[in-house]
Amino acid sequence: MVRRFRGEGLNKVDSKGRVSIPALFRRVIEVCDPAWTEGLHPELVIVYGDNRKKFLECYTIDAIDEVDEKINDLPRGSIQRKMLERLFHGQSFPTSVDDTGRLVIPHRLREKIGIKAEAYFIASGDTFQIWSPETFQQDQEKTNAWLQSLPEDFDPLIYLDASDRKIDE
Amino acid sequence: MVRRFRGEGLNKVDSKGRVSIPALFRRVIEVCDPAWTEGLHPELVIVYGDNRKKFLECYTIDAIDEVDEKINDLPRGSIQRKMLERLFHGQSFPTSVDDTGRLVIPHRLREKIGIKAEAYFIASGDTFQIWSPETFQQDQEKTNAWLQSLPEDFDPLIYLDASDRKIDE
DNA sequence: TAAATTCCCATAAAATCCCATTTTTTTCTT
DNA sequence: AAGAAAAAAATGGGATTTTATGGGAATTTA
Repeated sequence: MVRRFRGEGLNKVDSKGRVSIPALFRRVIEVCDPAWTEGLHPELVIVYGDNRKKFLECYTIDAIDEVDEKINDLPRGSIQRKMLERLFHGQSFPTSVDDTGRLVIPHRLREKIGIKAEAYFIASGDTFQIWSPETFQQDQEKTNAWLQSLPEDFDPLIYLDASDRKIDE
Repeated sequence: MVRRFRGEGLNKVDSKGRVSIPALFRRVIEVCDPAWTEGLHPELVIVYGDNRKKFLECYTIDAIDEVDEKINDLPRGSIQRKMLERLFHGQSFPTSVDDTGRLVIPHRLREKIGIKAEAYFIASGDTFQIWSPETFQQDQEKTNAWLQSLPEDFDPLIYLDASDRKIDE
């Protein structure tokens, strides 16, 4: 019974890099931190190392623990393991939600994804993403263009059924 | 419930070889030293003997104890045991974090991995590595090139699911 | 005794904490 | 259903603490 993120939001980033996390997201972050209890600051992990991605990916403790476990199952010394360790253990930033519901995004990470005065949040299953609003807008236009290219009556839900054809699980 | 390292950092190395350990790493070093308590200097072990590696690998006391135990389980006189003893008992350097959060990297070790004015730290599970920034950069470019060679939307996490198909466990 | 190492203190920058105000959302009342 | 009251969320600013870093004195080592 994994709580998942849902929704989106646009909040201001102040000069110290502080930004409010959408309240709905906070509830999920809290529930998915095994150590959290009323009054504590729920923790989360920001992963930023994949240079192809123009956003920060935020993992709950439960979600990142699951990733860590799987990395541990990979053979020591394999290139895959090395790469994933770099990405998830090295190029990541553990942090927590303060008592006003905010997060501090370090200067370096703001630079990386081009965040200035505002940050755009969007849910993505068991993680959520933080974008510069402008960058997201551009990305969204690509998605729109793609949707336009489909037949008038095409239903994207059709893709869901494709998952039935997976051989395992 | 072993605390693990997460994150990365770039700090200055002064003429005495002193360098600050990223604060987040210090918390882990402290917790993983059974003898440590507020006010003491937490200990750790730097392993440097593997000449194929261009970085120093830093173990917490808990982590090195675990390695030692495993070495102890190997048959006395075996070549494997001899090799591991050389590496982890001989070619390693026990040290501690001073009260300003710094570590002294001996001249010889700085030479070995090419550290001059700055040292780059990166987490790697239950150890962390210290690199010369330039050397790491070169290594990282290989990883980046590899990532770039993948399809636009390829998710490295796909490798994690590969572990589901392992025959054992 | 010269060089290296350790200890001690100082400071600027960055991160964190604390509190106050504004804005938005929800609830209550008529 | 409208408006008032209450609660929750978002935001702003100052004070405090932590970090990173530099330098000198004392101590040890070769």
